[in-house]
Amino acid sequence: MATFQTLPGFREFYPEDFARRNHIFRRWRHTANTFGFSEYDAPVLEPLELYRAKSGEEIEAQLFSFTDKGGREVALRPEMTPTVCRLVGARASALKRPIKWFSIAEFYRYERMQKGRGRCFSQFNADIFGEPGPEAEIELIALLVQCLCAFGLTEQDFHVRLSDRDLWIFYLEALGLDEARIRAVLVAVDKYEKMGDEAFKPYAESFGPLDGGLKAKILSFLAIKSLAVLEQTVANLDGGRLGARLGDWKKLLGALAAMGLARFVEVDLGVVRGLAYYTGFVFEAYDRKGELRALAGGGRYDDLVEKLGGPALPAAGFAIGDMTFALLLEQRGLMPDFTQAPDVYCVIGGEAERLAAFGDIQALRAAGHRVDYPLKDMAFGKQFKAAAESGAKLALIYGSDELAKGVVKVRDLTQRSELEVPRAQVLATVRDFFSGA
RNA sequence: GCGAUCAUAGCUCAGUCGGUUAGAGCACCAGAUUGUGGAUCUGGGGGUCGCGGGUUCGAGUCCCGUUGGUCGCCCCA
Repeated sequence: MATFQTLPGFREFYPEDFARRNHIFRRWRHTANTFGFSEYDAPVLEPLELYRAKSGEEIEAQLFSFTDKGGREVALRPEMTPTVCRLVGARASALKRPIKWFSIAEFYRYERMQKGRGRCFSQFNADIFGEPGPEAEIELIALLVQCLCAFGLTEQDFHVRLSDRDLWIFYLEALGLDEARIRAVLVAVDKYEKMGDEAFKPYAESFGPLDGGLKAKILSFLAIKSLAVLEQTVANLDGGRLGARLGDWKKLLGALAAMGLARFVEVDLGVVRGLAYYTGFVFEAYDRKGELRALAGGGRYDDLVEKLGGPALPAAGFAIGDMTFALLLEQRGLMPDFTQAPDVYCVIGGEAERLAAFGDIQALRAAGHRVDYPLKDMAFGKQFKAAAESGAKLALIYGSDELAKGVVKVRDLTQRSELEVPRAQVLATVRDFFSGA
């Protein structure tokens, strides 16, 4: 057993693992680019205060934080949102609108590990700044769906549950609740799916038992799963704000339907996301079977940029975590096998032949072909075995017979056929082979 | 922070009632094999049985502790 172990909850990426992670990152990045989002990155280490300001003192227990040699309190970033708010806030007036940004980065949280959760993980983050209307959510939810579909997942595999904190607040106000009670009810709603009636206990402790009729209304609102029922429910209440808000819902759902994405999106007011900073639409992506933790989550946070010292700037965004996502891909058999094969494997007779081969190897590699060869002299039989095992399509044979004739033998390892080509034409022959000529 | 469970080779695991020098398959390396294929055969390297203590003539095996993995609770930005 090695003396030194990986720190608890951290991950190592051996080449097979790294290939899988690269595959995921590559497709996320490509998808974000097709949606016109620009990639950014920022420091892994940030002032601890940035997270205190966003989430409060209690957050510190969940952070990898310490005091640096300059006496600064710092923390490894546990999320991207505060950072991107700072970046955008600092240059808000100079950035061309709409501001559509994404990042793929690693984060650290000091937590106990579970399935789909570790102390270090990666997230794809996408955010839109400066757009107050549902047009931002349209882009974000479409991007979220495509980021999952890009791997072959379908509406059989996942869904996006869409809810709205504004709607909840307007509705609860219409029912006559004050701000403190509304906050407590939202906490209960957030936990209701998991805990059932128990979820209302903290509310009862602060404000006394919730009136029976009121509770019934809240529970039926929570259970709403369609726009039609939603419209029906709020029809007779507080016409102004609720009505206008429903207009935003229609615009959002209409746009997603026009994109052909309606089958992925479900109205589900049971989702409110506990985070206090969300201000409007909120959404979460889950696997259909409900076996895994959330694949992605996001929503609108119109007050956060200003709260962190920037200008007032509306914003919305979401993040996809890599751990649960990779679990889902593997469960569905959608994680490809990544064996990295060279295009060309060189079979080399001896020292003199090796020097000749080196010239071609260098030229082929410079031309973009993946070329490998045995580092040390080996029997021909072994080299052919190695060539076959490597997965290369072509073998180039540099033997004494060939060199005497000024040729190289080119063997098609798939067809098991070979031909001799003059040494000067090796590069052209390989190029033509791989260009399909 | 709490609970359950597990820990023997790089991986998957066996290891009898506590008894001699801890095994197998896969993987890796080499040979058979000095010019043609993923095979086969032979051999090899690789272990502080997670770590520490205890019981015992004797511990991979039993007991206590500890570290770590996995899963769940709290939390989940």
